[in-house]
Amino acid sequence: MGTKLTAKGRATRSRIVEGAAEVLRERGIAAATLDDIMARTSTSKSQLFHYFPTGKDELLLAVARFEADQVLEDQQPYLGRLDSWEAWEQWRDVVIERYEKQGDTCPLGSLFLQIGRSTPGARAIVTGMLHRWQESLAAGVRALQAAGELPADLDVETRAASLLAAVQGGVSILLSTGRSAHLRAAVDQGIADLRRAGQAPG
Amino acid sequence: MGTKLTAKGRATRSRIVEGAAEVLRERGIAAATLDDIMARTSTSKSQLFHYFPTGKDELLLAVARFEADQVLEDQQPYLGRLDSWEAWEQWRDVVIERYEKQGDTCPLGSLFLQIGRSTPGARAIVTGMLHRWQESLAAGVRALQAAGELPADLDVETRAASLLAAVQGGVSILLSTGRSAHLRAAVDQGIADLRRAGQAPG
DNA sequence: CGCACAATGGACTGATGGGTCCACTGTAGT
DNA sequence: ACTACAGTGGACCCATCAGTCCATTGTGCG
Repeated sequence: MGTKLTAKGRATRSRIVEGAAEVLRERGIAAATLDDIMARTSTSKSQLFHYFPTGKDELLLAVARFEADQVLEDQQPYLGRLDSWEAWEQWRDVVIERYEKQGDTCPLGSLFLQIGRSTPGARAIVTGMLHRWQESLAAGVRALQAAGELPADLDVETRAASLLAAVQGGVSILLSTGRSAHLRAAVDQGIADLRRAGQAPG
Repeated sequence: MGTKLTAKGRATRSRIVEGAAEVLRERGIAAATLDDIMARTSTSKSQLFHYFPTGKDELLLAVARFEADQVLEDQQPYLGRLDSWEAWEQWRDVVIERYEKQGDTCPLGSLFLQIGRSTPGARAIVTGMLHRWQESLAAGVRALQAAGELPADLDVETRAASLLAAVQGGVSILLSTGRSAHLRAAVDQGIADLRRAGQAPG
């Protein structure tokens, strides 16, 4: 990591990561080979090992980082500003659209299944992303509390956690079945129940 | 499939499937090899290809079927009789216990990620299991309606779908992080919101 | 201009692992 | 008991693919 990279080097490195991400999405983690990545990114094997000396796992880890950042970025600006019911609905739309477009490829899921529990870094990436995601949702709930839309004694963390789980579950089922009905149902129901919590205290 | 199997043959075949399931859970799908399975089940390569002529994918498919059945079986008898709030709570306990015990290994998820969209049969297995699961949940909600615990105009399918997504999401996060907090939060919240729907109509 | 080192090309290797083949043994049915 | 075929053992083959090595080209810098 401490290796010096020139401007050209940095460009090549990110070209590799982004190209690898594409290949992984298309071919799937199991089928994707270094040669596929070389072909896609117009690089040679020595370049791959120049930028990722440890080999494939290191590259996959870099791709995982890239994809994890992408997940949250794609939900902006709404995820960062959930301070009205309108914002929540718009966030909902973005999430559903994003995952419907993604279809049945799960870059992150398959990635960390491959390197998964074997390496410590992989789990940290996913955990960190989920944590930031949930924090944003929790901030949104708190914003609604501040706006008087939700009671102050609401269990914010549990709500945020179950909303996050709703999205994850919907995506998970989308990946399995190819249909987004569950994602829609889960997110809609989650927001609806949150809304109802503002009307009937409990 | 139409091949004749003697009692001995059937025994060997299921020994292979169950042993393979163990190996896949331990090693993970990516690392598990036919040799691992041979070692675990005390079989030879010719046996593997005798019972699964097409090769590895056919074996993995059989394991997927086995695991899918297991998932639903493990939730019985509660999942089949969700006609009171007590039954729902007991089902909740069983689900959480089951997945906490399973930990961060996801036999089904990884299995169909490997063969996934490539083969048509794989998706059918998961889809079928999810469908039966959701049907049981929907039946439970209807039972509560019949018992007067829930209003008759409740959208049963959406509730069932989002409950299923809640479980899936919780499990998915459990797999990623190793912590079951989200599973608990999502299922508890889901049941709590269902309960509240019985008090404040909407 | 020239040195040091980054960047690149691509042939080669070595091991892994799925799949094949044939020979041998057990067993069910007549 | 014999015969046909299921069941079993294990050596062998071969494609694939991650990883190595060295030679060559490009680039920043004093």
